[in-house]
Amino acid sequence: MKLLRDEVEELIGQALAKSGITGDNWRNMLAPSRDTSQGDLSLPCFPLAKQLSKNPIELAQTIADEISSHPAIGQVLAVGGYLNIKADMNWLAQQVLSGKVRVGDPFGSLSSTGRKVLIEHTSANPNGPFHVGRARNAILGDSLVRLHRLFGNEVRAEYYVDDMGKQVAVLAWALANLSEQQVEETLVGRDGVNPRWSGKADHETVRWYQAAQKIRGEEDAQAIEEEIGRLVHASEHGDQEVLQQFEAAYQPVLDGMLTTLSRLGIDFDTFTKESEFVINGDVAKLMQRLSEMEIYGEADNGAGYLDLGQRGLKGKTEFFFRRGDGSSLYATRDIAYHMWKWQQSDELINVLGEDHKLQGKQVGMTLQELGQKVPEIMFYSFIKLPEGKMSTRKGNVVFMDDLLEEAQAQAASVVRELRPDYQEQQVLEIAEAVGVSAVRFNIVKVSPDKGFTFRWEEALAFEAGSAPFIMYSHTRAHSVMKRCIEAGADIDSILAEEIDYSNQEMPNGLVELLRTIARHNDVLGKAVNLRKPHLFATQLLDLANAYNGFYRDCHILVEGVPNPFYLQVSETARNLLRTGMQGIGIIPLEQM
RNA sequence: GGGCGUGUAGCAUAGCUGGAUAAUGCAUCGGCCUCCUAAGCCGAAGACCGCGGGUUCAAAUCCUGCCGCGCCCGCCA
Repeated sequence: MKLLRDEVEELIGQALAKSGITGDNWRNMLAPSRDTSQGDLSLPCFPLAKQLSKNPIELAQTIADEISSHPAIGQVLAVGGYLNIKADMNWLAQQVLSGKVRVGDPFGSLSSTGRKVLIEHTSANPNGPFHVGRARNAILGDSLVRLHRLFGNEVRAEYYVDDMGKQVAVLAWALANLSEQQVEETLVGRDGVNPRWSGKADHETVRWYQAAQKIRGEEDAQAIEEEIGRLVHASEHGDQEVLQQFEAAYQPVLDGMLTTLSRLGIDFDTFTKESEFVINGDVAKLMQRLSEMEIYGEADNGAGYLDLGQRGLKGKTEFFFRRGDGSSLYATRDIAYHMWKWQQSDELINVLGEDHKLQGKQVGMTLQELGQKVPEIMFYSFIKLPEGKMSTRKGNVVFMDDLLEEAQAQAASVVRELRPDYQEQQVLEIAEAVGVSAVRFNIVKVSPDKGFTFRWEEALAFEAGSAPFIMYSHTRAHSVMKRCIEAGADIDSILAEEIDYSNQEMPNGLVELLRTIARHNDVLGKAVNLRKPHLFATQLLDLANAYNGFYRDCHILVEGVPNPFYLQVSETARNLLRTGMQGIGIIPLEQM
């Protein structure tokens, strides 16, 4: 709890100095208490006692006695070698209500921290609809974007469009050479396009891609392979005509994919095409520089690599950046892209699947060789299905479009049951918000480096521990405020009212809510700086839970008259809930 | 085979820059709607924190060895 820490750290330092403690090491040991019944901040005195050859239990007591009274401190206790400091709740309430807890803006583009951050995420190959696995990138990435903005950083969200190379070439070839009939014949026996998505280009066009992949795997595909190879080669040498053909093939697919993301509330500030760096010559210049390095090596056919083993890379040490025919590789272009990105922003973050770990290492080390900074990377593990790995090829996938439909339908049936008086239009709007929020939250709440098994029943569970639980607390807060207005209260003047904190009842639910609010921005900072959005998801769950406890213990509106203190607390919590929810893509409803 | 990651109640997870009685949800069992929306609240039960060693006053957390799972080890993207 930084609020309290800032207030009492010097006091503790003075008490420690009196006891003979030198140095600052204790500052790292001063940490939030594990349990709020013990306190808000705790200092384990064991190493300090050792330094002084004293008994830790006695030392803790000595320090506790030394700490002079301070308005922020409610209680200081020495327990079994720990120094426990509890905030004074009236002081804390005063802090919380006097604007010491910053309410950020997850859509803000102006920086209050002065940090400029470029976050590249998703960047999926535009060859087919998002399945739940690919969408983890987009959901984590977009949450990180929003949280950075909420924190006060100036963020640019960027999609790197893979507009060249084999995957797009296969798609372009298929569209140029296969008729609809051929595609259907090739894919006979497989599920067709869900009629719900007919006309959506990512769902339609992916069949051409799938058919081409199948045909390529068959025997007499030599000529086709050569033709695709020619296209790949041409694109990698910046052949404008071929690149235009590629773009015509992938753009509608990409648009379809972006429609899905947009339903999830995900959008981008900029799109940068991979081919740009081939066309403008950056890649050629880069390859020239790399081939002049002392760790440069060359294969018999002229292919170029860096021996990163000489820089400490373990495992496969040769990093190839140029083919025998002189063309660049994906990773080479990625390096050129990063050099460009470093001209755009002070901080770079990439969101990548765990399959890119080696590549990320190679790109990072090469950037270092070039005297460039290394980007931060948020790696995430894959989402699998109970039946195993997700694979478009095997038809073992859950499309995000289907999940969102299903989630909305499920939410709608819950709303209809719980709120029989709602109009159908209203039901559908609530259901859409609940569905999208639940889908996002289920992915955000899990640590990125943890594998994740997608289960329908979990994705569609709307109880405690899920997004609707948080949404529900928010609607409660909103509803209370609305009731106060309906009762004729002048909210603005109540919110501006000076509270006499010395004379307030402090039930448990209120105390816990104040503490949770006091921690809010500490957690946000941690989630942002460690790239762990799930920590903030947990905080929102805590906040919603604490709000429910407060709502239980503190009646805000009693006989038509609002309690000004409680209403101020409620409004602070509501605002933090609202912006916090938006920070991870949960939609704050006023009614549900 | 090598590299990286992961293993926590029946299930799904949090905690991992070392600190006290390991936290939350689902499922199970019990209680709460004449009172601001019960998608809620209160309570019970449930854990050799994968296994073995080590470091430490203190280990789920750090080191090490095994075991299980995932990803990577194209002149693919």
